[in-house]
Amino acid sequence: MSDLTIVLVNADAREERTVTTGTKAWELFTETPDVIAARVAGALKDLSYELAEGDEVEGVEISSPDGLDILRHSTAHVMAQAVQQIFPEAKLGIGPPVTDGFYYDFDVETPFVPEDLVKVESAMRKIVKENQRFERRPVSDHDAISELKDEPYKIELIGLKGSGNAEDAAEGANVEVGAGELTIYDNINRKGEAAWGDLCRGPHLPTTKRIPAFKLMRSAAAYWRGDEKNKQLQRIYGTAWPSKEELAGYLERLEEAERRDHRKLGRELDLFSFPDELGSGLPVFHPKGGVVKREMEDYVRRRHVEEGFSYVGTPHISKDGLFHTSGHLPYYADTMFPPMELEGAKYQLKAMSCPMHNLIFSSRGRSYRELPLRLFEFGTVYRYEKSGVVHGLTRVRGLTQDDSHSYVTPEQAPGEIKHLLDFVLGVLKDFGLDDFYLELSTRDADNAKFIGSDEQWETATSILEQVAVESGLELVPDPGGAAFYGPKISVQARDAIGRTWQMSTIQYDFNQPERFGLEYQAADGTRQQPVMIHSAKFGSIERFLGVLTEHYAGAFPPWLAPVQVEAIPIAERHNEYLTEIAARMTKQGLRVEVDDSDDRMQKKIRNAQLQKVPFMMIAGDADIEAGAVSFRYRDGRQDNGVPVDEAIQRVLDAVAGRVQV
RNA sequence: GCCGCCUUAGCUCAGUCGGCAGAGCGAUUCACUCGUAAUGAAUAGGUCGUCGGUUCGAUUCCGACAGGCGGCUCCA
Repeated sequence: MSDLTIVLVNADAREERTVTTGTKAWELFTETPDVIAARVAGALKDLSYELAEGDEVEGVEISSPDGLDILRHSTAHVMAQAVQQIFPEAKLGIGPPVTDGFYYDFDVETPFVPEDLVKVESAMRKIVKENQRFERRPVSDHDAISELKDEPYKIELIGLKGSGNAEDAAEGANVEVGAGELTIYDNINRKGEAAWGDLCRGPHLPTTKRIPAFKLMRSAAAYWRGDEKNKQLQRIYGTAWPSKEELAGYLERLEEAERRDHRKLGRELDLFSFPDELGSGLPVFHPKGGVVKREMEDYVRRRHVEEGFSYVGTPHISKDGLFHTSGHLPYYADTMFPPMELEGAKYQLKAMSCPMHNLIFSSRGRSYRELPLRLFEFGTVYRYEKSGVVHGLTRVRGLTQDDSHSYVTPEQAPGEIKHLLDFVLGVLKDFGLDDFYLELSTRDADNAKFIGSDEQWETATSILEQVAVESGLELVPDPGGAAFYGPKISVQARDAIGRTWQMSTIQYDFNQPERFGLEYQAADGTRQQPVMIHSAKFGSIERFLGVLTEHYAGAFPPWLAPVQVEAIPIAERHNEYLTEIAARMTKQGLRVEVDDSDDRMQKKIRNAQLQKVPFMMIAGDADIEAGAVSFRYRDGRQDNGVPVDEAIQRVLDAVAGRVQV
């Protein structure tokens, strides 16, 4: 038997090894049980891969990003095997790994019910326990088609691969067929028989027993190949982790997200509600939510003015011609509320404010000396969101945008975009969001919805890109994500538990100025077309409030808190003392309540705690004697015997500094 | 919009295998006045989402609609 020379690559070392011909990759990693696959010359391989002369081999640990994908994809296979055991008529769709888990789509007569998931999960545990081996087997397209004759979806994918479209076929399709030769993975049971097999590019875990922890999460319908014209398949989502502890940690994170759900907190903290009488997606803000909303509005209005914007106002409704001029109607007719016919004209609820701002621009002749001309308003817009997508405050049918538009000369555009980006980042930071990245949404040249010339798009995109790069923030491309009239930068913010939300956007628009015939007179007396830059700091105020609620888990910093100070007397005889202090605080603009109910003080503390009030201001005999109050904070911290003047100042400072306490 | 599930008191939820419903919290009233997360008692509160069907009888079974939840598609 001859020898081979291979190179074992580690994170920090390269080690040459001599092995005999026929050595499998797993033999290199017998000392490292966390290695579940190998990377050979950059390509992921099963541990059963037979080494070849000159191979550079690196172990892939189960906890690495690739390792997790392999774990989750292998678990998806086990799930599909279990499903077909229980529902032999189920046809296989696609089963890729996704963030934190995996799914597999099935075509079944009757949708899965929760009890089915319990059955599938227990069948999976049996398969895992049985330690079935994942065995790779290359097949020709022809053989695969005949072997998979009962799997119409797999055959469709093979056909797409033949036409070179496999990668685009659907999200996750590449895990099935990949680009090169087809392979089938057989699950070999204890008796050495193939218990199940699936078309798959691999690689996989060596055996099912290497799945340390998994759980099925939910089932739902999903369109085949992500296209709503296609049939819906039944999708089962699951999660899989390298250890039971990590699975528990994941489930704990889900629970934490549930505790922060703004819909739940909105009810508990009496911030807002969605009365059925109004219709889906139409929120009302209660007094406490109204405080937060108004603080946000006051803040961002003041900031806009400081940044050179003029506050304007426009109606909620307009004749439809305006939206034809802007170009919105042809694209968004089905998401605008249908028109009302009055006096021979069709009126539409507005779904965006920009066309109306254009009318303000063109209301009189404009000079280059006026540019940049910056208009801003809180524009309440109405969008007929499809019933299945309405979601709390984050997806509503009536929303208020802090809509602003900068009209600039083409030369001013880069500077204005930079100005706007600095502005929005400053706004987000003031709201306690300080972990960002940017996304650059560009057009898809093949999609006819994008209007304007190639050259215009190129100019606009490169200006945005340049500013984004100069910001030094991480920049993620989002091809095809642009608005129909121009590319955009969006700021993605990570919240307190690491979730990302699309917040502010900046869009470069060369189309609307042209469609509206906007012009200004340049220094040389010629008439020129301005560039319009759309920017939204909050985007939607409603949505931003929802995101903030989740970010802070309802425990708003004092400047936003509906009630900043809850005064709690130890006994009834202390009411008057606190009422006087509260009056002084109110006079200085603070939001203070005195809990003069006949609850016991312990109960009052509990109530204030549940309402997440930042300052509990407590006073009893000892405090009164010292001319002081005692603070209790939301985390249980106490600060006793604070002199009254200092106490008031302390709250004022926290509010003014927009700090969290 | 599509698929599935759900809708009982202000909130969270029991319950009725078809015979006009219950708890805790909350609210109101009374008593208690207490030093850092729930004092006690009493009272009020529901045409069981809406409309239709089956039935002697429907909150319960069936259907439609509305609203919600989880996904998919969509998101200017």
